[in-house]
Parts: sequence; structure tokens; C-alpha cells
Amino acid sequence: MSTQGRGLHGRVLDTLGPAITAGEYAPGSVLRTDELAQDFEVSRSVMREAVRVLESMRLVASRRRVGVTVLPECEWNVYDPQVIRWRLAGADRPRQLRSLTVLRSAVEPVAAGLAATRATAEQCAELTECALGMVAHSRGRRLEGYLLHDVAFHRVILTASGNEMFARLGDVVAEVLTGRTEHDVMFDDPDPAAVTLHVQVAEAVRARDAAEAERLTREITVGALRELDVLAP
Amino acid sequence: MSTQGRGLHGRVLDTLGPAITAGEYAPGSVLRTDELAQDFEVSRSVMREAVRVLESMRLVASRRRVGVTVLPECEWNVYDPQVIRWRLAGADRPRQLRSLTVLRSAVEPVAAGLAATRATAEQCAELTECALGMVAHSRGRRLEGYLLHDVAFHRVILTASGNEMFARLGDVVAEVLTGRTEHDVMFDDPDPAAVTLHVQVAEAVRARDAAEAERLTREITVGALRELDVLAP
DNA sequence: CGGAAACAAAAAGTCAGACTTATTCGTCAC
DNA sequence: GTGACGAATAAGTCTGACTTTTTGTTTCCG
Repeated sequence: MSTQGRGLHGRVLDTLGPAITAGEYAPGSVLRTDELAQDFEVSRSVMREAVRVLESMRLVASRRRVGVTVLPECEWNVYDPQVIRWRLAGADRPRQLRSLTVLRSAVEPVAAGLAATRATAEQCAELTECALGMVAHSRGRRLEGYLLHDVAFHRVILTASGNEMFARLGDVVAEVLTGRTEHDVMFDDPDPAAVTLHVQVAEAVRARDAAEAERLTREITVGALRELDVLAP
Repeated sequence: MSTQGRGLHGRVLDTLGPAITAGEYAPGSVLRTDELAQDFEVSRSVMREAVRVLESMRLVASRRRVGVTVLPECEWNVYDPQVIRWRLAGADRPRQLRSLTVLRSAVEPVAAGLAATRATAEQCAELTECALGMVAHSRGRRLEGYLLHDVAFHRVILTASGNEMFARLGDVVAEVLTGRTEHDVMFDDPDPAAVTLHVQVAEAVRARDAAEAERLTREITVGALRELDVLAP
């Protein structure tokens, strides 16, 4: 899924990308294309293509007579889905999860408010379906099914907002929710309050109550933030 | 500024990127690398590197025996600064500006709230300095100076939030504000109410009043949205 | 001794050509 | 109609030679 084995340069990136985002190369340190090509046992052209991609993500900068310089974290395109995945797979995953959850807490309530005014009848139906699915899987260690509906729910909200910038955060939210379920401790059933809130959001959107949808979604996200505070202090 | 003639492949991208994001190639249409290389009068290796970058932006997908397929808009990495710049330079700039302004309206208030609790003394000083600069340039057609301080103000807020995802939106906000001043009609002096709000935000942050900073910033962003509604209906 | 200009080296950048591989499409047999 | 085989096609890969830019050094005057 995350791995794009569709080419040699992709395989190189699967190793080099995580290494850089994990901080294995200090910012400012210099790599040479030829050397990298030898290390990875690929031709220079393949390595050059990989470097170009890293460059477009602003993970590195390539300069003549100098080499490929690793850029500091503040330069990275942290919204690039690939970069997000690499960083989430790395060591400072907790910090990553927090950043992204804060972003969620800013974006999702506004998205829900917009969704309440713009959602189509079909989207409203999907929303309630997802919420009911969450209810159905909220008891008895059925976390996989719960997660599936949770992800779908937030994706519909973001899409129904009608704002493409919001819509494209669907993958990010999916990654965050999946990460929370998989990696972090989540032995018990999901918080019943959260489940109820999702149902209420679906109702508010259907009722075209933007303010309420926004308020309820804000409750969901602050709950997610609080949960993160408890689990990873 | 936006164009970095940092190589032949960069020059190719400066033409091909805007063309694709402008919709000159219908989604699903297929390009051939060799043909493109001939059209642009570059070698295949250079064109391949350009295609790789476009691929990492999810503007195109390259498949064997098929060619380079242009992807539909919903697949694009719309958070890639390069893509944002290309789209803002294109025909549907107004729609773009709206999407980004809505994003601002979601993010900036939350960022301001965080900044109120985390801003350093130095950042507080910068903030008031920027706000005062805005006041100083708010009369007498001194839009350039006003814009400069406005951009700096929002950049400090986003940085001071301590959230890297927010911080990286500084460039986007700069682009939006610059676009508004340059392109759209803005003959008169800036809205006095907005100027006052900026000063008040700076005060709220200094006073560590998160709720007030968030509320005031929300007023700024809804003002920006309203302004956009008036100018581009 | 210091600074400017010439020089040399290093690494990315570019190009051309040959070869490989996966995918698709057409054909033919069953 | 379906399945298998085969040819065509375009991306993918590799190699080697060459160019260009930048940097660091050296040399040569003032």
C-alpha cells in the first residue's frame, strides 16, 4: 500500500525516504549521487530520479560541485502523503501523531459545518450509515470494523465540505485513526461518548444545522486530543 | 521566485506543471515520454526526471506499455507548494483563493489560540511590531508596506503555534494575502476594523488569553472570507 | 603580506544508444 | 465465447562519454 514497488527508483525511495525523515542523515550533511547509486546497486539514472523526487519534497537540495544536501526539518513538505507516511513509520511517530491530531482539531469542525450546508442526500445517508456501523461495532472487541466505519465517516465529512483542501486530508485522518488503533494501546472498546457524538453529527448534518455540527465535531476532536494526552504524555 | 531554473528538468516543469494544473491535458489523456522529450527538445533522461516529479505530485501516473496518464484533479497533491503556485497562476485562481481562504479560516484561529499559550517573549514582540507596522501603513495607499507586515504577522502566529503543520502554511497564507493585494481590486486603504483586530490579537497573545486570541483571529478570517464573497461572487 | 586572477578538480547535469521487461492487444485455435 | 499464444509497444534500466558550474587552491603581482 504505502510501498510503491513500481520501479527501481521507488524501491530506493522506500529506503532513503524513511532514513532521511528519521534523521539518520544530519541536516546539512552531503551525499553523492554516484556513491548512493553504488550503495543501492542501481544505475546513476535511477538514483538521479530518486533524488529528484526527494528534492521536490524538499527533503534534499542538489547543487553542482557540492552534492545532495540534506535539508533541515523545517524545509520539508510535511503535507506530502509520502512524507507523512515515512514519518509516521519512524521513531518520532508520537510527535507526528500529535501534530496531525491538532491539525484535525482545527480542520474537521469547520469541515463539518460546511458539510451541514452542502452535503448531498446521498452523503447524508452515507454519514448515518457510517455512524450506525460504528455503533454496531462499538462493543465486543470489534475494533477493525469500528475503525473502518470511523475512517469512512470522517472521509465523508471532509469530502462533503466541498473544499478540496479539506477533502485531501481524508488520507491523513485515515492514517491517524489507523495509527491510533493499531499502534497505541487500545484494549478496551471505544469511548461510548465518542460514538454518540458521531451519531449526533450525522443528525446535525442531515438537519442542516451547521453550528451544531461544528460544535459536536469540535467535541470529537478535543476528545481525540485529550486521549492522546493520556496515552502519550 | 517561483521559477527555479535549477536545471533543464526544472525548466520543463515550469511549462508542463502549469499546463497540467490548468487542465490543458484532460484527465485520463496519455502522454509519451519520448514525444514530450522531442517537444521540449531535451533528452529522455531529463524528461524522465520531470515526469518523476510530476508523478510524486500525483499529477500524472506512469505505467508501462501505456504511457504517462494525466490524473484527475481529485488525485493531485494540492498541498504541494509548487502545485499551489501553479494553480494560483492559472485560470481558476479565484476558486483556488477561496479554497485556501477557507483553510485559513479553519487553521489560523486554532493556531492563534496555541500561540497565546506558547509564544516566546521575542515572538510576542515581533507580533506587536507587525501589528503596529500594519497600523502605520494603513492609510495613504501604502499597500506594499501594509502587506509586508500583514504577511509577517500571520507567519509569526503560525510559527508560534508550535505546530509544524501550521507553521508550514505560512507560505500559503503569504501567497493568498499577496494575491489578494496584487490581483484583486484593492484600491482603498485596508479595512480599519481588520487592522484593529490584528492589534488586539497581538495583545491577547501577549496576555496569554488563548480564547480571546482565537476568537479575534476567527473574526479576521471570517472578514477575509466575506471580503472574498464581495469581490468574487 | 594581502588580494585578485588564473587554474584545476569535483560533482551534478546532459545526452545518445542499446538493451530489458512488463503490459496490452490482436489473433488463432479450441 | 473463451483461453492461450505471440507480437508490438512504451516505460524502465544501464553504460559511457561529455559538458557545465562551482569551489578551493595556487600563483602572481601590488
